Amino acid sequence: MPELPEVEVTRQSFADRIAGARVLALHMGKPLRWPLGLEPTELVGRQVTQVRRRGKYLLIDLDQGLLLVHLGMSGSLNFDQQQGPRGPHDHMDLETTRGVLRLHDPRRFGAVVWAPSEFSAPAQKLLGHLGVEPLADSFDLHVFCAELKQKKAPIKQVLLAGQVVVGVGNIYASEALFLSGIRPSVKAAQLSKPRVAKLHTAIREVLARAVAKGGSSLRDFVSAEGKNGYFQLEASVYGRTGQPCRRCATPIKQIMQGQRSTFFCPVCQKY
DNA sequence: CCATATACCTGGCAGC
DNA sequence: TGCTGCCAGGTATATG
Repeated sequence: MPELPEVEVTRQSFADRIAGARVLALHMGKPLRWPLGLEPTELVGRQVTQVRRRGKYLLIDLDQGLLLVHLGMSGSLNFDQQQGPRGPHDHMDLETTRGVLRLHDPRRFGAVVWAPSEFSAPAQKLLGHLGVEPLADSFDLHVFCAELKQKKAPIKQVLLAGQVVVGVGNIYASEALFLSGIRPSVKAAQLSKPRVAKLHTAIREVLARAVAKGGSSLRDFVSAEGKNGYFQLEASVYGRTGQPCRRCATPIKQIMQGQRSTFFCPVCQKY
C-alpha cells in the first residue's frame, strides 16, 4: 500500500496529537516481519517526543529509544482516543495517555522494531543504506545524475531499490517516469543530464502533489484519521493497462520488471 | 560488489 | 456457488 506520500500523510495525521503522551501499555498481535526486540512492558512510562519519517519508515521517538514502524504492503495506522476490540489483523496497540495507536496489517509485511537510538545497530540495519529524501533540499540534481551514471540497471528498478532516492514505490515510479518521458526499461546510466533533470523534477512534483492530496487510495489506504486519499483518481499510467494515454490516446502498456508490474505509454516515453 | 530471484502473508478477483 | 491461480502499494536476504 504505502509509498512515501501515504506514510507522510499518516505521520502528519497523528504526530502532533501523540507528542507528549506517556506509554500506558503495548500489545502486540501476530508476528510481523521482525520481532519487536524488547519486552513490551519495558516501554511503559516512556514519553513520546515526536514522530519522524525516513523513507517509508516512521520513527516514533521516545524519551529513551524509538520505535521504527513500517507499513509493508498492506499496513495502516489509526490513532484514536478509544479503539474498538482488536480484530484479527490488528497487530499492535500502543496505548498512551493521549490515545491508542493501532497498526492494522492483513499481510503482515509491516514491522514494529525497537531501537535504543536511530544510530544503533538494529536501526542502522534498516535505515543505514537508504538514499536521499526526495522532498528535502538535499535531493541535489547533480548528485542524483552522478549516482545514476553508476547504475546499469533499468531506471525503474533503480528508483524502486531506494539506494539512490527513497520513497518512490511501484505507483509513483511509473508516474514519475511518465511525467519525465522516460522509458522504464532504459538503463539509468544512459539517461542524459536534461532527462535526469526532468525526472528529478517529476519525482518531487508527483510525491509532493500526492502528499497534498492525502495519498493514494488504491485498495484500502486510509490515514490515521480515517480519511482516504484521492491520488488514484488521476493516475496517468498506473493500473491503466490498455486504456488510452491521457496525453496521446495510445493504449498504456504493462510489462514486468523484477517481478513487479510497470506501466508506461510507448509513445510519450521514448528516452 | 552487482543484478536478479526469493521469501514473507492474506485477501480479492477473474476464470472455470 | 465454490474452487484455483494469480495479483497486490515493500524490502531484507539469498543466490548467481
